Amino acid sequence: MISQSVENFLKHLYELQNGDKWVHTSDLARELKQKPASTTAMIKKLAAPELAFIEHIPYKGIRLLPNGEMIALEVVRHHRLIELYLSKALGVPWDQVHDEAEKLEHVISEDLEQRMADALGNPTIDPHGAPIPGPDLKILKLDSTPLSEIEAGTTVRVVEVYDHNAELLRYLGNIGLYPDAEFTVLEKEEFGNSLVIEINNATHNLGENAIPYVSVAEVKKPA
Amino acid sequence: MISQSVENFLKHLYELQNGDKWVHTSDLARELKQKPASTTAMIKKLAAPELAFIEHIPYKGIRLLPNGEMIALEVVRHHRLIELYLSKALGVPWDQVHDEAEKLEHVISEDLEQRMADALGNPTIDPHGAPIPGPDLKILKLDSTPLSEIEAGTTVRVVEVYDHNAELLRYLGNIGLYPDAEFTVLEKEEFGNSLVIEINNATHNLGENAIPYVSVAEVKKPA
DNA sequence: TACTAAATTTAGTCGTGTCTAATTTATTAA
DNA sequence: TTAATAAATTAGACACGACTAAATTTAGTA
Repeated sequence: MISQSVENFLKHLYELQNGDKWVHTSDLARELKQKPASTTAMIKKLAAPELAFIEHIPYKGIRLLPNGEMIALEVVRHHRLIELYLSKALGVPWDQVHDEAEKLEHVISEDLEQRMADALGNPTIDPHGAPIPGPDLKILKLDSTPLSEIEAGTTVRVVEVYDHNAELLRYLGNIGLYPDAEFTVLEKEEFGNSLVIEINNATHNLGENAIPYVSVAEVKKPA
Repeated sequence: MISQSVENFLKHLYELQNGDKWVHTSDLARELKQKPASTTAMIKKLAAPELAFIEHIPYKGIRLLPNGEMIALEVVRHHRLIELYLSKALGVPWDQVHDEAEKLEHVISEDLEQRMADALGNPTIDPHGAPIPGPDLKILKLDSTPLSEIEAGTTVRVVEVYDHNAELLRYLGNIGLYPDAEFTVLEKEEFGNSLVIEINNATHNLGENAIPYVSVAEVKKPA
């Protein structure tokens, strides 16, 4: 039986790894809200050849191995399905679904996973725009551009909002900025650390606390 | 923060206690699927005056104190709401809802509890016929009679099925014996350890593995 | 090239919850 | 009333997952 601690470790590692980047102990520790020494202890355990969940180069970093990635994807599937289910079926606001799913993801059965997926029509995107791994754990690769790279005058469609900070999500939700919504970048400041956007016929200023967490697809380029 | 182990201990104690009976260490240990020595360790912890969750008379037994009963009722509310939600909203069969709820009951937020209750119209009875404590933790006292006490010829309505054994529940469900269903006791054997009943125009034999776990209300007495 | 600062790991400790084995207490039958 | 038996508790160990403090390694700078 895989403990919740291990599931959580592998899930957060998966999310930080973002493909196959090497992940630093301290980054994962921050994500797991624990001291780096605790993370190292877990690393040693999960890198042992009997498990081979991760690969570890001491003082360099860690990376998922196939064994560990399967578990991580299973947990990510649970997490994102639950987020969508809570949002759609029970009306939980999108800034709250993450924390709730964080606890539920470790305790639902495969049968319940299946039932939620069926109830939602086997969805592939969660409330934040992130792809939901399928029952086969295959995951969709979304085509998107960081908002920071968009030129002034462009109209875009929101693809994904990465952060789980409730305050930010509440703000973005209030102005109508969530997956599939469209908006136009009116102005872009010199170093790109501030944008003026028009969304739902209102203009808003986005700063460094928001821009890095939004990815979009271009809908209409400037003339 | 109250751990899942403590929540579980208090919930199972509540269920064994059935009012205010004293509960034996070994009975609770069996329920918790652990060794009696482990149960004693937990008893000592929860009976300490700083917590005062339970009352303990060594070698006699234990009983909930108000502090512990509140927590137990909160967990029972979660458990029964979840059972009903899984059954109604996701079609989980009634022989599976218990095991699923056993894990979920410890991790849902008060907000989610509220949303499920609302979605179900603030129900007061779970899929097995057990009363669901309200948001104020008040609990309905059901008026019912053990099936074992019913005389031949009586027609009854099922009030509650106590056991969580999946095989038994599946069998009872298949013949149509679940809360609110009606049936007639056709014959009663000498020592009451076997009954012939008529339900949905079919007759079935109920034995000692089923009779003690069913409670009913009389609908029509024999002529 | 040597030194310093930051990141990482190691060593040792602790709390929680479980276990087995040994002991104590309560109950029942002689 | 006492002896046998069953139940409960105590004592001691262990796995897990966290922590702090100390030592080590790496990387960047003088």
